[in-house]
Amino acid sequence: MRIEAAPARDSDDLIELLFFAYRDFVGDPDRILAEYGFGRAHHRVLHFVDRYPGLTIAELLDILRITKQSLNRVLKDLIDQGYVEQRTGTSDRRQRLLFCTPTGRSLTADLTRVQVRRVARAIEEPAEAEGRNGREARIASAQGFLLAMIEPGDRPAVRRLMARRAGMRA
Amino acid sequence: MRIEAAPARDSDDLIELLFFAYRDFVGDPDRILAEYGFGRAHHRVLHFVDRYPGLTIAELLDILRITKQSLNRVLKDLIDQGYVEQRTGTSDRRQRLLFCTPTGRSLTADLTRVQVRRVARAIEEPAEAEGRNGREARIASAQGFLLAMIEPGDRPAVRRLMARRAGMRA
DNA sequence: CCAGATAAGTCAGTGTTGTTGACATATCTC
DNA sequence: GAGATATGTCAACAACACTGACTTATCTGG
Repeated sequence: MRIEAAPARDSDDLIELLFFAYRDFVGDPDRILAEYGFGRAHHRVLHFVDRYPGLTIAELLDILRITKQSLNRVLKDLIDQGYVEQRTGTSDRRQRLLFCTPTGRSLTADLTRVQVRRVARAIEEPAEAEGRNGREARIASAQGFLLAMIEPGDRPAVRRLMARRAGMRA
Repeated sequence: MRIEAAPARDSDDLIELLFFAYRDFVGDPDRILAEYGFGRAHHRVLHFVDRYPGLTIAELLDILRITKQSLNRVLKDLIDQGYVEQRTGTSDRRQRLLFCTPTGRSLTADLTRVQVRRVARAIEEPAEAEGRNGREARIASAQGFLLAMIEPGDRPAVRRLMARRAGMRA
């Protein structure tokens, strides 16, 4: 696969592979979403609300990096059709805490399933040029690379967010 | 021995990290593109035409997975504004071979620069949990993971495409 | 307690990028 | 020369992002 050790060259290849990987990665759930009349924007909301129940609007906006108006359009769809519900915040009653309904969790599970399948396969595969590293090492590598791709200033927020899950279902 | 629970969890994290990584990965060039009145679609065309000079319309459509009409809109912008040029195919005169003009190469280089910076940094960083693997191993890991994320049936096409570069500039 | 900040919702308009469907033209292949 | 193929184009439409302006409810500090 790799021909030369020029850093820019390796990065070029990674840039291109990231494009192809992401293209196929979002392609899977797209087919399911189409059956429901939803799009990728709906998927992203479902994913984060499902994974981090009680997320506020502001937090979701910060994660997705879209405007309030853009979020509201898809969020409204999901709420009106019973996939997501809002509860008034307890400590701050201005906040709207977001939760998936059972229907929403079920749809999200379907979407997650196809993506997990692809990712799990990518981890499980031999990966030819990869020497004697084990499965665990491959997971750590992939996570390390992707995390390092995130804007350094944003990494603490991502870590903090993902750490929430540790405390969840004990 | 259920091979279900734990891997799904790791995959879940990878799915989320891929979202964040891609979000920031495309965010860099977006800022530059905005100065030219271009969008991501223009970037993708520039990238592939720059990297694989002489690409045909059909090949580009297959890479980008969009319709001819979608491609044409952005391609027309790039041609009209002198970033890309078309030459009639030599063996098959129906084909239009695409090439970047010097201006196009220059813009693409600017776009590539910011993405290379991010990727190179991601490779260069310590990556804490990653044990004693070297830089070379991290590159191989990342490439292996991303390639394995691509739809298996499409991998040969991707390999074939990327192999073109090997023969290019010596 | 009230003034100002903050969280969220909404209306209206716009732009990019994707889609379908229909059709035109040039060129190749048999 | 007939039919397939590569490309280009017109028109309509949808998803999803944006800006800007404004409202409502609620919190917080002086």
